[in-house]
Amino acid sequence: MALSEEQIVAILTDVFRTHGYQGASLQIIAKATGLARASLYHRFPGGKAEMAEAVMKRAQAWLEMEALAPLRDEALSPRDRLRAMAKHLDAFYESGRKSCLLDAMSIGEPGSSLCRLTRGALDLWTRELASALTAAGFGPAEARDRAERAITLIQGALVMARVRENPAPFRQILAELPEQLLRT
Amino acid sequence: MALSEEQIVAILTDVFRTHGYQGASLQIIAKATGLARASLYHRFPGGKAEMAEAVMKRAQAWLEMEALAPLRDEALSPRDRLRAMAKHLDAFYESGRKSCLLDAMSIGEPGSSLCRLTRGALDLWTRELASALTAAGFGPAEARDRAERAITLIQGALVMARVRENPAPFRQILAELPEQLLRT
DNA sequence: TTGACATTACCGAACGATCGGTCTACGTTG
DNA sequence: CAACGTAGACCGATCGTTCGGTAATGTCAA
Repeated sequence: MALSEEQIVAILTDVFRTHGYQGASLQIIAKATGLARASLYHRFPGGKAEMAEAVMKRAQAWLEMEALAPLRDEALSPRDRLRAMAKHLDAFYESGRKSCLLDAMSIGEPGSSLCRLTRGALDLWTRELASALTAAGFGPAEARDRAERAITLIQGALVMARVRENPAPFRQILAELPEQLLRT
Repeated sequence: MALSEEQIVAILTDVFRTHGYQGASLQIIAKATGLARASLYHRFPGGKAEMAEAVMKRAQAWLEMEALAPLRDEALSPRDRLRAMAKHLDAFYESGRKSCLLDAMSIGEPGSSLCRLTRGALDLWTRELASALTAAGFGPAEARDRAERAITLIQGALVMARVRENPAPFRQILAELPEQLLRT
């Protein structure tokens, strides 16, 4: 076994986020992983759909356990919690050089199981961020508003970075995020 | 000739924005337009790429002559100029029910001619909006910052609306946009 | 330690379907 | 008739997927 499941799903994540679900052909995936198309069906009997599902599951797990975990860390100040989240996001998106998985996966037919997974991740993110903001002293409605707005801004920045092939604006928005969110 | 070129490109716009460039197969396009695949090649000898180009050209023309024109209307107050733009955007995106053309077109391989067109539209938009903000009294750097931020927010809201299948946040962001942009 | 037997991991070849694209002929309209 | 818009039939390529088979990798009784 040359590649572990974890390694393969990591590669799949990269392929799907750059080509989108439809654009990620098995040929591209096979070349990226170094496995033959048939071999991929050994790892993922459900085919392309199962690969995408594995990618989304892993992304959601990463989001929950890495990026959002600091938000619940009571040893950190509210500002440092947000800074920690921003740092993880910066790493995941490679400072804006990699585009958004949610975006790439959800383009195409709606109502698919993929869409449910992406929506779940987005809702989780919003909820956790809002919760961290209430802990910072904001009222529930205001906290949720700010959280939603911040995530919207991040999504937009990723689109902008991809279209313009320029990651700078994304980095800036991420850097300003903690201050912006806590500004009274 | 049952359908005019304008009508066809309008239909193509809708197909491309909902399926993305890769996901919009000629079969889907043929069904949507009511024309046989071969007939489409009579209208667009360059095939799918030319169809996409026509869509982007039309979108850019619409952006310039409809959505951005009010920004230069000296008979309007700065606030009303922004309100007019927001109104046009709301119509184009059908209050968030339709997803973003730039986003759907630019996912996939970068460096294509499509990417150049999308980037051009985005740059035009940013420039015009920033110009309107300088006319409203902001310094050039501040105006550009605000313009970029507003467009980023809109893009993000469109992604959020698509993923969550809920256009409400998009409508809200668009409604708040004029006040937000002019807030000193 | 060895031989026999599963199990696992992998891949070449081919499947039917669909992809984007072309050719040629037919109907309409001037 | 000539020009134009249309489409049925078809092309090679590629799509996602399946199948048969082959190396490795245990597993375990003899």
